[in-house]
Amino acid sequence: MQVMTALADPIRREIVEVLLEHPQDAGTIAKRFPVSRPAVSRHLRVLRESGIVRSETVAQRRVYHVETAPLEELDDWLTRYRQFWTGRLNKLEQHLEEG
Amino acid sequence: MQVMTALADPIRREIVEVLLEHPQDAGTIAKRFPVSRPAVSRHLRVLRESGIVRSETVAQRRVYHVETAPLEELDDWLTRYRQFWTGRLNKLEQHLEEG
DNA sequence: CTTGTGTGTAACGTTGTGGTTACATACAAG
DNA sequence: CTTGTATGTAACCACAACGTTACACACAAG
Repeated sequence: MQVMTALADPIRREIVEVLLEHPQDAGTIAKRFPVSRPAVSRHLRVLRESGIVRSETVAQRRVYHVETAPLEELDDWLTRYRQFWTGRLNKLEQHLEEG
Repeated sequence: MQVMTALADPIRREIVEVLLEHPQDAGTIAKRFPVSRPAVSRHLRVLRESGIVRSETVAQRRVYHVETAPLEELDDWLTRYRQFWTGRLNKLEQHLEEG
């Protein structure tokens, strides 16, 4: 479950959150964070290698977007144990009704 | 989200899986893994400090069990973005019906 | 062509993480 | 008491992780 390792870092989690809103290029992403652009570039690499994000090259820009399959994998891991905690099912039911 | 960091390690994930089946003491847990007992002891400490597990002392033994609240927190993080991937709702519906 | 922009990689240093062995502590049992 | 068992902690080492600066490369634009 490489997804967990990738999402362990708070910056990478934020990047994913940002990209879920809408895809954007590496430079735009980098500006949001208080670390250097190369640092962000490497975070993107980690996310890329774990399959969480993918990039489309347009001119010089690399536009990143989230690939949801790995997130589903994480979700599945949790699903295996959801039965062990109470209240969860109600919450999910609620979520289903809202959605 | 300290839970992610704690669950990033594969051994710690396995420990959680094992403890979800049923609580058991540190020694029994340690025997399952190919690392030294003190190593497992430190993994348990990390899980303890992140709130994922808790231990009850009985005689010399420390019986560990899973505290599901932190797992719910992780689940909530995913819930915020579940809308972004398709098919998920159906899966959850199925899970609800089964449970 | 030459220049500017966007992006990734290399090299390097520091800190964090996980493993091991040796040791300290707590309780049970003889 | 003294001994054995269960467990956590300390000290130490090796390696991975993350940050920075310097550099290389690709494409757009003049």
